[in-house]
Amino acid sequence: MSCSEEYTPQLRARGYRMTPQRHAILHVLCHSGIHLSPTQVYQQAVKELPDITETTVYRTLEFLAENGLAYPAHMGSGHLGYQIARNDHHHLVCRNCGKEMEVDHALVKSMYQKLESASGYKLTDSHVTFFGLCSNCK
Amino acid sequence: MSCSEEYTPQLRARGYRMTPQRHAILHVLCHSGIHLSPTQVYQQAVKELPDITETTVYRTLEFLAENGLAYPAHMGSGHLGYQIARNDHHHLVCRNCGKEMEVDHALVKSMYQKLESASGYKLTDSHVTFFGLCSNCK
DNA sequence: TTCCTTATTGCAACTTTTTGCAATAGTATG
DNA sequence: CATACTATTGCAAAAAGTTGCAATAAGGAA
Repeated sequence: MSCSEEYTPQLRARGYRMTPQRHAILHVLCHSGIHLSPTQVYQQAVKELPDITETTVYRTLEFLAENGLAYPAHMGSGHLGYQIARNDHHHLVCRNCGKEMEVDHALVKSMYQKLESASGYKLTDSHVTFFGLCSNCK
Repeated sequence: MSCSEEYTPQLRARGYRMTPQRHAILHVLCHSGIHLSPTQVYQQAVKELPDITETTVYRTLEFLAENGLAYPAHMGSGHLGYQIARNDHHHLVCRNCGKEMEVDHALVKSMYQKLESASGYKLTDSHVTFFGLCSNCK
């Protein structure tokens, strides 16, 4: 259940600490497959840990993203949502109805390689949001 | 020079209006190839049109994006920047130094087709930001 | 030109996100 | 167990972005 436990060693290994706040936030992310906005995370987390602040939620989400424990993803509005990091995948979201689906990284991999050789960049983020129209809306 | 003039008919054709505010904002975008944040746009635009407000800048940028006259793009922070819409291209930005380069849509096109047939979605946005490490930083 | 319709703007209040700094609390060491 | 080091948090204030609504003004019609 408490899937956040498994992250403790990952943090410790890098010199970071597992705190009640990080625990609560990881817990929230783990138990919600989908992307959550910082405000949504806060609203969930505050139930477990009444003293947590919005500031901490913002900072922790950014921290988790930097350390690869959470994926940040662009939501329609241009704001960021966060999701626990599991398998490499991307998102397709419908501009019309908002319907979201995951796409395996395998589909995108060859294009990444093409981009890398054309540009000289090394592509690090395998969690991109593409926008379009879903089968119902198009 | 006044490249914003050419957009008047595009707006009119859709029942929208060309106003001094839109004129100023388009002017700012035209004369800056790169992405600008709403605040940057405001700071430029206010020089030409001292009465313009931040509210209007935010709303206008969103309006221009919806109507295809400007491309919104995710900047490193996750915030949106805007750029005048010209050729279809994508962006590669370096997570380390922030260096940005444009990538022609042609490189991405076949992957778009693959995604479309795999998902049933029709991909509408041809202005995606990919993150990685540039040749110097990697 | 004048009038009319309604797209657009500005204002003000509000929500969301960020930042600096002092206080707190994990973790390691003696 | 006590101490020191510093990662992390909370607070308060600032900055950035959003929303509702009344006032304004662009463009078409008379």
